[in-house]
Amino acid sequence: MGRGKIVIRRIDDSTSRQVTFSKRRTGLLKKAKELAILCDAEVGVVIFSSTDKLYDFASSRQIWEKEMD
Amino acid sequence: MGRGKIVIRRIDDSTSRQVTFSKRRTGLLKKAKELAILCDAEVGVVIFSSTDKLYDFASSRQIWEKEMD
DNA sequence: AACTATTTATAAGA
DNA sequence: TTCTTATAAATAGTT
Repeated sequence: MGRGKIVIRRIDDSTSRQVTFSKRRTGLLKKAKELAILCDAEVGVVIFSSTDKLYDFASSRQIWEKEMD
Repeated sequence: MGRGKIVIRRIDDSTSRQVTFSKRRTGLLKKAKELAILCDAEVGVVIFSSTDKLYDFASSRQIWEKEMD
């Protein structure tokens, strides 16, 4: 979805990879939230950047907490 | 992204909700995989339908296994 | 960080 | 319910 079609393989250029990561990470988390709301589903997403920075989304903590007693 | 614009709120009609769930679930998992490949990131997604059926994606089991010893 | 041309996802419809 | 298609949305390349 852009000026040109791309092949899904690791982006070699570090700067481009970081820019794409930022854009697509935002998009993925947005879509996760939309799926949860629209379809009344439980959705969890965890993303670690290549530098191990964490980004996540959970539609409900209940997913995890229900395993505890 | 379709014939009409929609508002992000729970879809009341059960049949429509199921159809949308199927389409968007597929889309979300595809984008999770693409993000992992393009940006060399670790990505995990878990989705429970409203009937508790599980769908998931993980770019690497290492995410979880590295917590074990 | 903004902008758009273009691709991609998908809401409706068949 | 699988396939089609018009349109919304995401985003690749650019500035």
